[in-house]
Amino acid sequence: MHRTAKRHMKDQIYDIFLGRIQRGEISHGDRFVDTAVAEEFNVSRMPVRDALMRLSHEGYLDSTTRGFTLPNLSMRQICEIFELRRLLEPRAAALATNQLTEDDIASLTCAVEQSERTLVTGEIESLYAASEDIRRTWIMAVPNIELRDTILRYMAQIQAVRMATLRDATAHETLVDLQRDMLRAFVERDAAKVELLLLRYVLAGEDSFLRLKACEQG
Amino acid sequence: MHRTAKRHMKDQIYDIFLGRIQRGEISHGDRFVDTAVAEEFNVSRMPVRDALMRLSHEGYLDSTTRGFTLPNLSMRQICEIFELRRLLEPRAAALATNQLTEDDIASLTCAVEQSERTLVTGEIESLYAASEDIRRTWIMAVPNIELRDTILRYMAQIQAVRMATLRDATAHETLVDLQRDMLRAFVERDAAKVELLLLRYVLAGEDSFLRLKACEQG
DNA sequence: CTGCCAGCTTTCGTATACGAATTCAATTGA
DNA sequence: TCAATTGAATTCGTATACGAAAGCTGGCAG
Repeated sequence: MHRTAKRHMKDQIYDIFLGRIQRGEISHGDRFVDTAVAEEFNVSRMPVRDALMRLSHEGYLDSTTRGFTLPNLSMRQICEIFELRRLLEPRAAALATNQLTEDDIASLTCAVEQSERTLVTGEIESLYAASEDIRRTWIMAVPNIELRDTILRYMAQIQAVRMATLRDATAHETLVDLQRDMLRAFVERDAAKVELLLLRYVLAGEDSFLRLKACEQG
Repeated sequence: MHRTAKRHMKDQIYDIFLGRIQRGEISHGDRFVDTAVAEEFNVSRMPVRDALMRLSHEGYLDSTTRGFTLPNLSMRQICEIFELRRLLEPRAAALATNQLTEDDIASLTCAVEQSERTLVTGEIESLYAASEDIRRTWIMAVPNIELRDTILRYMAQIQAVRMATLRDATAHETLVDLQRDMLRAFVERDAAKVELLLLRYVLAGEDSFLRLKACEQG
């Protein structure tokens, strides 16, 4: 019997939607209504309601008077989350450095190669997928679970932002360079170098975001 | 159905229980069952269930097969939260430094004086209250809301730990000294000094906790 | 006397129903 | 023609009910 079949419906639905959100499979404008989702899963409103309300309390969804949607982050919130990232991610990645398995290193290597290829092809979708792979790999290796969960909590929310910043052609090469350096630091188990590179990575993302925002308005 | 206020029952119940938890009015061993609480509030199980489940998902309560109780944090979790505190609180307090109003400074001064008096009287309850006042004052002045909420999220969970560490007589004087220095740094709007002192404050708490733990086991 | 099994109680998860609030739309009046 | 108002539809919050799972208890066998 499947593991998922044994667990409660509300938890299954929660996991399914969280996965969809984290993988960016949900676009702005999508609206979830408990009754509709319930019909899709052949259950009543209640487990769906539990799952969606939980997701909205955790910030993954926005509970409006007419269904649940992706939250629209304000400029202010995005900047605040960048500050959180600067504080947490360098240290978290440093902690993860010594926990990475050989499989993890292989995944990272593969992802970085995929990332490098986008310098030629220009496929932003591929760059995004590779970046997500890299990030997911080291985050899952962070031994401090509280820290890891804290990071995961806000990452889903700024998914759209990160997707957008990857379209910043100015930073494309810098980004891939940083990823390559990070891989090398991970391989060498050089936690201090990883910490520094992660900080520069977050700062680069913030730069791209601010530049993008300036373009939009200017 | 009663309509004691405009807001929804589940949110009212959530707020009431969160307040009780944060003020430390709930002791280990207390058990909450939705039907019992529902009777107390003259509502059905559902709003109570929503509130208690939300609190448990946020880590304030532990959902067992026999009601909701205060969570028993493992040694590992406590240490992980101390690491989070080291990463976030120094910077958060530094950011708050320039946001403190005159009223805030007055509150801090009053609280530090109360703290100092406990050096003579030895009233740990009073020391705890004063420390909470100090902490609440500067946390509420943190301008980065995401950062503030992240800190608040784990603080309620380690309430019991902090209460316990304040009973560490060895560190009593050190603690009050640090609070006095922090107050001075706040008054002088010296964010760098605040940052350093907060780090030392968290480290002192961690030391006390580890010493306490060693005593218990040794 | 002790350990195990059955059924009994408690508690939870889910289903269904209904009223309230909010939004949408259509009709009416200026 | 356009705006306002009213009715309909949608969606949420809460109430109630029922079945299932997890402890607890008491009796029975060894």
